[in-house]
Amino acid sequence: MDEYESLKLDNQLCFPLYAAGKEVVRKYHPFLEELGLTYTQYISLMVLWEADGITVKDLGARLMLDSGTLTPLLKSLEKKGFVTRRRGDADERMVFVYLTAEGLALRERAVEIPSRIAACVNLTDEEANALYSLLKKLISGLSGEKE
Amino acid sequence: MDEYESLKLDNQLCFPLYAAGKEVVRKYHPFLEELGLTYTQYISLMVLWEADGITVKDLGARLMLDSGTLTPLLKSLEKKGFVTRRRGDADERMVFVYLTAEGLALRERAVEIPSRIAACVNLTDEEANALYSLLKKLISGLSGEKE
DNA sequence: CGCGTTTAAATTGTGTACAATCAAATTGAA
DNA sequence: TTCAATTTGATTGTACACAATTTAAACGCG
Repeated sequence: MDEYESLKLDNQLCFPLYAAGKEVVRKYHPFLEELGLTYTQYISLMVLWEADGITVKDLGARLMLDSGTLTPLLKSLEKKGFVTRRRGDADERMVFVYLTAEGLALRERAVEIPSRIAACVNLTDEEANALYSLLKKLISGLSGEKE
Repeated sequence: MDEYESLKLDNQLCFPLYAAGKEVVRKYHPFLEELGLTYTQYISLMVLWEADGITVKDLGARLMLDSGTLTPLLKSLEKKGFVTRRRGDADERMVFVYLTAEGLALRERAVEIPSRIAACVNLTDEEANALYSLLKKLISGLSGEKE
């Protein structure tokens, strides 16, 4: 009888969660390298392809990232020529992010990526759906609670 | 009909995986701060509590981390007085990691953490088990394939 | 034995993440 | 109206992650 049973790595739910998150991001690396993007830059563009002209705050809300991460990331995307940033006129606290023509064009090349990633995932459709639902529920609970 | 349907953030399995991994690690922060540990340091100690005197290579295999991450992390744990590192005598390429008395003692204080984290997870036991199994399967598939 | 290959850590460089803090703009209640 | 509180993004500092390279040691085959 082990009083530290709960501290064994194999008994943790959080470790596979942490590890799976990392491994998935790593899987994207070779595909995204062809586009000159990192994973975080890629998901930022995914949001912009759906909602061009969004503010940094709203982008951060969708990606669950703060300005400490997004500010340098968006400057990097700007330097690569994929986005531009502009302070709001009405409210100068806000910064709006816009796709450039190159940023929009990148979508054509990115459209192949989801299926190439899907080919690496050895789950059935039912399993993938179940995983998706469980993750969504977990995230909503984690971010909702006070402590 | 949207030809870019597959590129929408909400249609991705990988994004909630990435986000959940991050959020879970963040949940640990206030608890681990009391022990003066980061999450990665904590899981490293978890392995050492089970397998004291392990090599950096084996530690990396269990945590899915490489020496680029572990070397500075172990130096930090060494500076805090929780571990020592020693080159192998027989094979000087290897570095063995040992718990100090303080490192071992920290286990007593860490034993509370899993239940405190579990209290933040709004999943039933069945859901948590299902999630665990799906993540394990996903990880084994991701790390096993060539591309 | 000798030397090319492999292995284990360490190092280097880039890019997140995020807590904490800061600065400027805006808001809102007295 | 005015100023304290809030909001937004930027900045600072710390700590991962990991690809790529380097170094040194050990291995293995002729």
